[in-house]
This record gives sequence, C-alpha cells and structure tokens, in this order.
Amino acid sequence: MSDKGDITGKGSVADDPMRLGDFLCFAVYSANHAFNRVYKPMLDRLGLTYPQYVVMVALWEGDGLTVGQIGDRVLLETNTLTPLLKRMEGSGLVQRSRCAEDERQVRVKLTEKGRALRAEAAIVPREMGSCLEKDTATLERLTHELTCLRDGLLARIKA
Amino acid sequence: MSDKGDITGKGSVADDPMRLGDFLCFAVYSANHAFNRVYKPMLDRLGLTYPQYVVMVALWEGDGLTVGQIGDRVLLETNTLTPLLKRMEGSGLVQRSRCAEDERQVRVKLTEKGRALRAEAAIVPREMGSCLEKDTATLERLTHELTCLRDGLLARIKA
DNA sequence: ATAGATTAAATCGCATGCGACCTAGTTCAA
DNA sequence: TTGAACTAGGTCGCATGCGATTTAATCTAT
Repeated sequence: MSDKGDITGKGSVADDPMRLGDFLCFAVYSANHAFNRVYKPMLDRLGLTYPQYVVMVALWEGDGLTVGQIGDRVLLETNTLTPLLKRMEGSGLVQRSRCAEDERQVRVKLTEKGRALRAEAAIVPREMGSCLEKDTATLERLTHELTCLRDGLLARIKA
Repeated sequence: MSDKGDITGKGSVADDPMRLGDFLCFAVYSANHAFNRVYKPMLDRLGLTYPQYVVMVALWEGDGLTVGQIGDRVLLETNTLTPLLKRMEGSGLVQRSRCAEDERQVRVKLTEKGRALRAEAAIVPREMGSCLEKDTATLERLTHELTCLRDGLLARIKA
C-alpha cells in the first residue's frame, strides 16, 4: 500500500501531500534558477547573459556554425536564437552573414573580440566549481545522468 | 597533467575543448527546457503554464499563502509572482486579497475551480513518470542531489 | 508621538523561450 | 523545367525571470 505507487489514483487525491520538494522537475527548474543567479555577477563582468554564454562556448568549441547548427548544440529554436545572435552581434562578439552556397543559411563567426573573450571566460568554470561543494566525480556523474534524462525526454517529443 | 584540473589556467586556454556537454549547468539548463516541452501538452489541457503549475502545487499543499510565502516555496521573486498571480486570478484559479492584519501583504486563496483542478492534475505526475525511464529510487536520489546542489548555490548568494 | 528604517507588493525594462506564422531559397517530381 | 514541397531563418505575441525602483504599510527608537 502507501503513497504515490497508487496507480489507481482513487481515494486520496485530496490527501496526497503533493510536496513540491519531491518533484524532480522542480528540483531541475529551481537548480537552473540558482545557477543563473550565481552566474549572473560573473557573466555581467563579461557582458554576457547565460544563454549568450552557452552560445559562446559552442562557438569556442567550433567557430563558423550556422544558426541551425548552433541550435542543435544549445538545444534552442531559431526564433530564440535569431534575436539573441543579433544582440551578440550588437555587442561586437559575432558576425552574421548569409552563406554563399545556400542563401537560406546564416553563418555565425566570432569576431576578434569574441575570440579574446575566451581567455577572460576561462575563470568562470573554475569560479563556479568552487561554489559546488562536491567532488569532480559526483559532478560528472550528475551531468551524465541529467544529460541522459534530458535526451530521454527529448526523444519522447519527437516520437 | 591533463585536462581541467589545470588550476594555473596557463598554456592552453585556446586548446581547452570547453565542451558544452561537460557543463553541469548546461545539463541542468537543457534538462529544464526538456521538462517544459514534455509538460507543455499536459499543462495546456489544464490551462496552466509550468510556473503556474508549480504555484498551484504549492497552494494545493497549503492554501491561503501570502505572495511572499509562495515565493519562499517556489523560489521566485514577487516581481515574477505578482503578474503571474494576476493572470491566474484572471483565469479564475485563485483570488487575491489584502490581509486585514497587515495591509502590506496579499493573501492568495484557491477558488472552487482551483481546488477542483487538483483532481485533473493528478494524472500529470503519473504521465511524466512514465516518460522518465528510470526507477523510482534513482529519480528520488537525483531529486535529492539536485536539491542539495541548488541549496548550496543559493547559500552562496546570500553569503 | 513621530521621523526614519524596514518590509511586502507592485511596476518597469530587458532578455529569454517558444508556438504560430511568414518569407525566401532550394529541391524534387512529373 | 516549372510548380509544389521542403527547409532555414525570421517575425510576432505572450509568459516568464529578475534587477532596479516605487509605493504603501508597519515597526522602532527616541
């Protein structure tokens, strides 16, 4: 007997505690906000928002991606990326240009300033690491488990 | 030798792979988006957004909270909650009213419709559970680890 | 008793995210 | 080869989140 295993859902909807603290989704949701708040002062110094930082990491990993390729890596749609990339172009970090081979595509290249920011940004993961009072192995395992969880969820959507 | 343990940060900033997939923050960030996408169709049927759902869970847990108390539970600021609660009042789920004892506070109470929605919403965690191909113990452990991680990060901010 | 500090919400501005739709370039099939 | 289908980006609207600021109510120390 007992708790949430009650697949019938009968008899105790009004009694079910429904504790927010037991929700994995809320743990992820609130952990994400917590990360954002810790990152904010660090990224402010770089003149980046968190999603912009993610895009920069993707471009430092491999420059000259198209908007769609960036979307594949950071898992965002073009309707989010286009305005974001325009703001990044506005701050002089990237340069957007139509591909010659396929005029539908837009290639995003780092500017000199964008490449230079990489050295500045190198402290960010170290500073963040010191905020996470866990050993590296635990953090790597968590990262892996969450990535699997995410990919499992994303697979459900396309299905 | 080797990788990210290089606390000196010398010599290889440009060579550091900086792989997005290794970032715990990105795993959390993208897992959060994945949750949102899976939840969307379920919550659409209830007429809720995900943050609204979180607030409803908090209120089902304990009705008649003030805006600040809701913020403590869902970890959001009043500048986010006020418009969100107004929209929820607009859809007839809650009723907002100034406290008599302390006119600064606003008490949020579920309407009959809001209480009734609880039964409908009971399927959501079950449906989500079936999307997560993990055993309950793993999910509970992950929830706990993320909650600890989050609280550790939040403690850094107030410090 | 009352001025100043404190507190709870609310307002404003900006940057995401994404669904729905649009546009222009490319491909494919008859 | 040419019109339909497809594809890559982009636009628009709406709902978060949050920093900065404001307003109104309460508290506190003199």
